[in-house]
Amino acid sequence: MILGSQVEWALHCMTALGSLPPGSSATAKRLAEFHGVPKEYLAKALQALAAAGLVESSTGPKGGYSLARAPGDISLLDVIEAVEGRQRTFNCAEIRRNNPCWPGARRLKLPPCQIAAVMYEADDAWREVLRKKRLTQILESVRTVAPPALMDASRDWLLGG
Amino acid sequence: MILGSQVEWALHCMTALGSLPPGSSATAKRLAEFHGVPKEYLAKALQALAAAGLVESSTGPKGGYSLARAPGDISLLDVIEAVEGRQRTFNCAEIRRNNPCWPGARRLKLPPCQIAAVMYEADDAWREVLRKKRLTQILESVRTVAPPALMDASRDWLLGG
DNA sequence: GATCCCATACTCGGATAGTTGATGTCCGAGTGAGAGGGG
DNA sequence: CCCCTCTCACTCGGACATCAACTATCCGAGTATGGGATC
Repeated sequence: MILGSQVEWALHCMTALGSLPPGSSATAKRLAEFHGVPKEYLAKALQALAAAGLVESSTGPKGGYSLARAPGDISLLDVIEAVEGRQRTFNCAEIRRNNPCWPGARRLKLPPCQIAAVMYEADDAWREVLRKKRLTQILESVRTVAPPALMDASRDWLLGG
Repeated sequence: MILGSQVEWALHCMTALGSLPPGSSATAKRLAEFHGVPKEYLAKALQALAAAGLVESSTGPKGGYSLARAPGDISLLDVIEAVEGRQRTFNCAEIRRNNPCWPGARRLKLPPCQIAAVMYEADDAWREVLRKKRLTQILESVRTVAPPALMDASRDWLLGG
């Protein structure tokens, strides 16, 4: 069970977009070259982010992607779910109903599966951490570890330098 | 990112094995039919559990699988890691090093990636829940929701009835 | 009746195909920008 | 000098190959059992 590369790319792109001046945008091509990933495939992740209402896209020259909401209103879980989907990390197939000692269990209403319950609990813990982390926090912590000169240079490069 | 069916099967098999009388064992064939899953494929999960030292296998007639440790010494994380591997759910590819504004970043030593740090934090929360849950707790909660008659019948069926 | 031996059937274990989803690439529709001509 | 129009290049969006991992299946090596023959 490993998250796809698209999740990592999407998170880095959201961070990059959050570092841009308000009102400006960066193209998929720029974002792809900036991160060293295939442009057309990254576009798929950006489309997913746009479909989820996290970024806005504008076409034509000087077009590109920009954040659709304030960084404080975007959680990491929003980004991940936009790319990977909203289903749980554990899918209970209810195999306990196949118990041969229990004919008719397929149709009965049963108490919740205790194994699935624990897996859901772990899944919720994972989601809770990501739900509480907002893009603002990422932007702040990045600013504390990255040299300001690099931040400025990257911002200008993304805008079309 | 979804856990494979093998994880579910392994967890149910561990629960079944934990319900057996000490010293007894159940064969892969029985476990597969009991859960309604393909026998040969379930065997792969059982082999992984054996390789991780969670179950012991004995060959020949009257052979089969049995728990290698006390249920109190087995956490759900042990079972999941035995089947799915021990790598994290998030793999940081360090794409920040591809930043064109930062030549030579590939070889420099950098402060930790803040995005990866959050993902690791969420991963740790997920693992922590599963690490604290022991097989004993599953067995107890199953006993509280399943009819005792069904438990006895299932145990006898698994042993070879 | 007890002991030793052997054939047997059952077990696990690793090696082998098939299928779904993730990954990577391509081309077309749409659009805003900017140049050029006219008023 | 200002405004309108048209062309164009650039953008996103969806459709098309490629690859790996999960899923599913098969057959062979090894072994404890149980019966039978022997002492």
